[in-house]
Formats: sequence, structure tokens, C-alpha cells
Amino acid sequence: MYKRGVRALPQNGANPTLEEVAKVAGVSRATASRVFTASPRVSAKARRAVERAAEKLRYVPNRAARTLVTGRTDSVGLVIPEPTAFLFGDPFFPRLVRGISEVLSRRLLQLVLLIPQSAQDEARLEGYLSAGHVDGVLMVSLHGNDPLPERLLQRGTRVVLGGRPSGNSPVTYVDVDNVGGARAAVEHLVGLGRKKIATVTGPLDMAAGVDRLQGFHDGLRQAGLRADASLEHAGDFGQESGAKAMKVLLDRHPDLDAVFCASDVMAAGALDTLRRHKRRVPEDVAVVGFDDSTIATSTAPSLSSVRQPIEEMGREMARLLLAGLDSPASGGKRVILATELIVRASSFKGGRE
Amino acid sequence: MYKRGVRALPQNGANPTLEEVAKVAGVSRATASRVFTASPRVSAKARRAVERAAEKLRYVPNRAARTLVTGRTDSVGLVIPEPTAFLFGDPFFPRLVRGISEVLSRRLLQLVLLIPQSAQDEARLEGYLSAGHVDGVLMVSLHGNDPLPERLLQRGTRVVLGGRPSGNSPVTYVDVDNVGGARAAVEHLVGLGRKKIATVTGPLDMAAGVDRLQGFHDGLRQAGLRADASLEHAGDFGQESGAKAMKVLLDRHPDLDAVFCASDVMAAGALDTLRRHKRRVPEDVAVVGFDDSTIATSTAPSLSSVRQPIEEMGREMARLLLAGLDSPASGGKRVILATELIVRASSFKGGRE
DNA sequence: ACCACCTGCGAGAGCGCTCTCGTTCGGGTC
DNA sequence: GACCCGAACGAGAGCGCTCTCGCAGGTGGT
Repeated sequence: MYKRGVRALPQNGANPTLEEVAKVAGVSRATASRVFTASPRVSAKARRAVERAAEKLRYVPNRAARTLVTGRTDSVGLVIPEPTAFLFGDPFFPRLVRGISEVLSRRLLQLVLLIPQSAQDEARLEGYLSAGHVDGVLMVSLHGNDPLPERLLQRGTRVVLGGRPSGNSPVTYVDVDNVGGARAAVEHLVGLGRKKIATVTGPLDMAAGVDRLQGFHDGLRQAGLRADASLEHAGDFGQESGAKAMKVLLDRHPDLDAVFCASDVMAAGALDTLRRHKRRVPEDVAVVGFDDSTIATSTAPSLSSVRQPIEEMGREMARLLLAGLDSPASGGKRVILATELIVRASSFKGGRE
Repeated sequence: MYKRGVRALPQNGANPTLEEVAKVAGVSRATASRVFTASPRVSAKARRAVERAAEKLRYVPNRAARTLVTGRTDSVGLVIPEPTAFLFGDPFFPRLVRGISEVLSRRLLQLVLLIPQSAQDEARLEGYLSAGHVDGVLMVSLHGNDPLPERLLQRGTRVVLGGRPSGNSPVTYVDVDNVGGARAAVEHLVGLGRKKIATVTGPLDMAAGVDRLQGFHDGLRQAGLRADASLEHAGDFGQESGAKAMKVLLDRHPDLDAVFCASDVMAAGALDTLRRHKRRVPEDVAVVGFDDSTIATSTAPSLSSVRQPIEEMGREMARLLLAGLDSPASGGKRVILATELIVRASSFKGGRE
């Protein structure tokens, strides 16, 4: 630890305090404060004097002091575990951040990103977040049943999740309609005349994985097809796992005529495997992915996929958090955003109907 | 703004204060404080009592109060402008973050990411950073002559830059040896017998762009070749710009036999153009990129490139910042990290010598 | 001319913590 | 037994700010 005396903030001639600004402006500290808190009860003359003094002294209010008395920090944290944050080829993170800061900027709130790199980091995070560094916390794509959100909630910290948490915790969350999206994908494949539809699922300890499988089942049932566990194989959302899962499925069912992959990246892997096994896409096997990520348009053939409104998810998360900060009691709300099937070459008509 | 009374932190039964912990433990506030500041002058008995009380009350020290008196926040900010942060296909950001947090974690400092999305965001950032939210600031890949670092410095905030700033500001920075790396690339091409070597430069308002061009010139001079402005064309580090620049160069000099691109992504674009113009790589035209990013191994042919030690850059930035926090006066230090040429198929022997 | 009222402002308390300073106390030392 | 010394602890100040409260002075109604 660096020593006291070497203060991080008031270095170099020391940051001026409100007291000093007030003195220079010839008003009381209270009046000076009113100027910076945008309180209305200040005469134009006093306001100008304070503003000039602040300008002259290069005054910046000390946030710690302000936070201490108001209990507010005017910043909110966004927690993204490292694997998700740095998933390349899929600009999930940037789009989310864009949506979130769009809303926060309007409220002059600072978005602070926290990317835990290890379990140890994550443990420290709890302390950081509950010690009053931020007014509220946004979290996305937690694995399994992360206890962090609930623990923060108990401490009185406002939390909004991106993606449904496993289990049924009372935490507010925003999610995209994974079930509906997957169902739509299956409906589409059925509409193409496909009868033997397989799926590469996501990890089943994540809600997105479970929900997309659920939608897959719903779609089959609706079409009068029955689910068959041997037509399902789990992946981890990564490309490699998609390729491997596809191979397993193909070995078990050489005659399958469609596959729904729970992520585009896995679908890209599946396409590789299909090519290697001399299947034509979409003629022999139609493929639909999920996410509508950038990779969907760069595969050959281009990939049909379920689009999710990521920016809107970010915006909605931010809105819910702000609502939670404003109102004392705000129970576990949930918002589900619609998804949309985008049809491209990998599942186009003209296959074999 | 949300109202007072609805405090962000002490919600829900209110966060316990040190005072309360002390009372439960049967000691004074001072002693309790000593326990949490890891001060040695506490008896084992008192320490246990305080720890038990804290456990029982779920006590978390209020950071704002602590910061107010110590002047420390125990967190440091990392500022990355949006375009760099979300550059896909090149995991610069994750690698940097990994290096930085490796060092910070050991000191129990929290890394806080700040990604300004607009000029307005950036303006707000100055207030945030100089208001004492963080003990120090790390910044990377600023465009042009961003005044932010110097202004923070004047305020007494410790700043360390990643990448040499344009102009000669007194800010401490870490950079990779762009000049040396580019020179090595040219030396390599010359060693392959290439005589007519072109370059696609980076943006020349960025130090990395300037320095790599500098190295290119150095390499030519060293080999007794003379620089020719018509063999140089600027790009913006993006793929598209690489493709276009290559086309311009090829139109001007159909007989060029090598090209050095200031980024791998631009090199990938250049490869496309070369293929389209029926040039064989490396037989007709040898290509060397810069960054040794992931794309370098996925192009056809794989790309020779100049590798830069990103993680080490992150570590070094963090180390310099810590040193700056510890010592009162720490002038503008500069650390340059060595780069290394990685030779792959795009510039292999067996071309045409 | 009086009172009620509102606006603008200052005095002062206090947010939760750390740190300095002084006091207490147990155990050597002579 | 008197003295000293260091270890453990408590009292209290104060970090820089916001907010409540009360007071002065001006305005308007009667």
C-alpha cells in the first residue's frame, strides 16, 4: 500500500475545496454547494460569482465527500465475466454496452465496467460493489447459479440481470425470447418440409441453453413430431464444440435433414462438419443458428439465424435499474424481448421440397 | 435525479457502520478500524471480537468515508475509446486487460474500465477521473493529440499511457518498438531478395502509424534502397482500407514484389486484392503484417507479422502506475518493449530467389 | 401600516471513516 | 518497591461535502 501523505487526489497544489471556492466567490459554502447541485434557490449574481471562482481555481467537487452524505455515486457497474466479454467474432458486448450507455448518458450516470478474470476477482467484486462504489449493478451471462446477484440484493444493492438466472431468484432481469426464437426456427424448418431435425444445444447449466432447447421441443411438439434425445447434443457455444456435436449427430443419424444450433458460432462449426461429410447445405441438411451474429453472414452458405435485440436489452436493463434506483421497493421484474428469425441461404426454399 | 432518503447503499435495514460493529464487539471505533486496516497494534482477542461482530452484522466498510479521509480509492481506471475496445478479430483489449489486472490483483486494486462512446462521454470522463473516483488512470490508443492525459496530470492524477502520445508530452508511457518491428520486417523482405517494397501505413495522426512508417524508411535506408512516396499508401488499420490501398499501389507499381502492412487486418485486405489481381503470395509478392493478431494464422497464406508483447505492455503500464502512486514525484518515464518478427508463409523463402 | 409570505442566503450538524495523541496497564529492570 | 517502556486501546478531530433550519429582506394583500 502506498503511504498516506501521498494523497491520490489533492496532489500538486491540492485540489481546491468548496470552502475555498466559496471564499473566493464571497459567499457561504452552502450557496456554493447549491450551485453545483443545480439547486434553484440561488440568485443569478451569486451563481455567476461561484462559477467564476470555480473556473479560476479549477475546482472539481470531491466525489467521496459527496457520496458520503448523499449515498449516491452517480455511477453504475456492469459486470461481465471474462469469457463473455472477450468472445470474439460476436460483438455481443459492444452492442450491449452501447445500449446501456445510451440510457445512462442521458441521466449523466457513469458506466463502469468490471471484468472479473478469476474466482478470486469475483470474490473481491462483491466487496467492491456492496461498499458503495456504485449505485446499482448490471450483470450479464452469469454461469450456473451465481449467488452474487442475490447477495448484493440482500445488501440493498440494486441489481438487474441480462439473461434469466437459473433457478427462480427474485432478481429483476431482462432476457430475449429464447424459447420463442428456437420455436420459430423449428417451425421454419418444418415449413421447409424437414422431418428429421436435430439440435446442437448450448450448455445446459445456462438458462439460454435450457430455454433454446425448450423452444426446440415446443416447435417439434407443435408440428406433431416427437422429441428424440439422440437427435440432441450439447455444445458450449464455441465453434469447436459445434463441429464435434454435428459429427456425433451425423454418425447417429446419417439421414437427418435439418439442424438447429443454439449459437451461430456452433452453427459455423456444424457447417464445417457437414461439408466434410459431403452434405449439401441447405439441399441435404438445412441449418439454422442463433444470435444473428456477424459470423452468420460470412459463412458459406450464409446462415439463417434468430436475431436478438441486444442494444434494446442493454437499454431496457439500464431503464429497469434506473427505475429501481428511483423507487424504494421494486420487486423482481422481468422483461422478455422478442426475437426474430432471419432466413438466409442455409435454410432456404429450393432445398428438396 | 432520484431523491434523497432513498439511499443507494444503506437500504434494507441499513448497512451497519463501524460504530455498530465496535459496540457489538465491545471495543472502540478506533480499534475496530485497526482491524479492517490491517494495522498490527491489535490484540488477538480484540481482533477476534471485531471479526465476529463484523461477520454477524454483515459489515462492509463504506468506501466513500474511507476515501474521504485517506484520499485513496484502491481502484484504477482504464480508458479505452470505443473503436479500439471493440475491434474484433484482434484481441488487443482482452490481452491488455489480462496483463494489467495480473499486476493490479496482487495489490488488491480494482480495475475499472471506462469506454467513452462519444465526445460528450469523454468530456464527462475528465470530471469523473479527476473527482477522485480512481487513484490513477491508464489510457490506451488515443487518437491524435488528445489533451485529456495532460489535463489529468495537471490536476495531480497519475496517468500512464499505452502507446506513445503524439507530440512530446511529459506523460509516462509504455510502447512497443514499432520502429524496430517495422525495420525488422523490411530487413526480412530485403533478405528475401525483394527490391520493390511497398507499404500500407496506418493513420498518420496516430503514433503507431507514424512510427511504423519510420521503421519502414529506416529499413529501406539501411538496405541502400531509397524511399518512394508512391510506394506508400495510408490505411486506417481496417481490412477494407488495406484492400483499397493495395489496389492503389498495384495500379501504380504493377511490378512491386513485397508489401509491408502496418496491421494484420489491413494485410488480410491486401491479400484479397493481391489474389484478385492474380498475384501469388509469396512468389510474386511477399507480405508482412503487424500485430501478430489471430487473423495472421487464418489467412491463406498465413501471414508473417511483427509480434508485440501486449500482456507485458499491460503489466508494465500497471507497474509504472503503481510506482507513480507510491512515489511523490515520478516524471514522464517511457518504456519501450521489444517486438519480434514471426515469419510465416506469406513471406517465406522459396519465393523467387 | 401591518402581517403573511416567499426568496436567497448563512450557520451548523453530521455522513462513516482514519489517524493522531494521550492514557492505561502489564511486565521488566535496578 | 519505584521506575520505565512498549503494547493496546479510547477519545476526538476532521476529511469535503450536502442539507436542514432559521433569519433577513423584499413583495403583496388588506
